[in-house]
Amino acid sequence: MVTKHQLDGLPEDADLRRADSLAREIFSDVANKWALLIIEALGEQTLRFSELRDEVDGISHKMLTQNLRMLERNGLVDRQVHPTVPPRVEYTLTEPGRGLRATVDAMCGWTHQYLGHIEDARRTFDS
Amino acid sequence: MVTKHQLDGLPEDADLRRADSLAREIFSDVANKWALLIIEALGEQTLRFSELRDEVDGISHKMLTQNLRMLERNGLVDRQVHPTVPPRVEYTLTEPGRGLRATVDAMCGWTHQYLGHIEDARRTFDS
DNA sequence: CTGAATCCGCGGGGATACTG
DNA sequence: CAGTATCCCCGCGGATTCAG
Repeated sequence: MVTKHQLDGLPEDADLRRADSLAREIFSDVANKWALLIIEALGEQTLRFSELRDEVDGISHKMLTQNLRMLERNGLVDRQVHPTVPPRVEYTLTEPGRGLRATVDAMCGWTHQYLGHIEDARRTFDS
Repeated sequence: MVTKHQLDGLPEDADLRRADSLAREIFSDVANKWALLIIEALGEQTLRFSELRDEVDGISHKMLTQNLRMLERNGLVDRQVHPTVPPRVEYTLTEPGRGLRATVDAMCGWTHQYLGHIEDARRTFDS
């Protein structure tokens, strides 16, 4: 007879695979246009919901809340609610969030660095 | 009467806005799960279509071709066709592609660095 | 102002079959 | 093996409405 452990590998292996699937999950959450644009928009400032919507252009009300919830859940943004009327809610990057922002910055830098290359490549390809 | 230039701003401004919209377009192309996973999988190696499909787990035939076309169009991957039978097609990162890869690496590093933080944040949030 | 909920259309994306 | 084309469905995501 074959035990579950023999089929699945040692516990440490199982942990590794669990970590990997978690990493993948986080990656899937974060590696999407809107999430990254929100991170980038937040930068060092703390912004209100409506300011954020103005900042990230083209984003809909729904996508903004949805992504903000996701980012909050993962502990990348801090959500500060001021119990006033009308309500005032401010979003700020947490330390992990700022860490991610650094990589997004790099990506933006990359984009601008290769704008020319890419534009040329496209023209060539499209003919 | 108002000229087009007066409405749109000076030519230099127009150029800037064009560059921005292009940058945004590129960002939207590239800032998606599959594209980034492909970039990461390619790394320094050159891989065949089928190897790539095995490497990037969960990706479908269709998504793989679709994203590869897009990456090729933007000049991020080089597509080498060997006219043999059966055909053999190899993909390699170009220099701009490797540049992007560096930032994706950073993002993966970030993911693993904060795995614990995030897992905790999720548990807290989900209760 | 922020946010949840509902409705709904369109397109992302999977499965399959077919070419070279 | 690599790539394209077709079908089809589910869910993303926009618009709108209601609540606090």
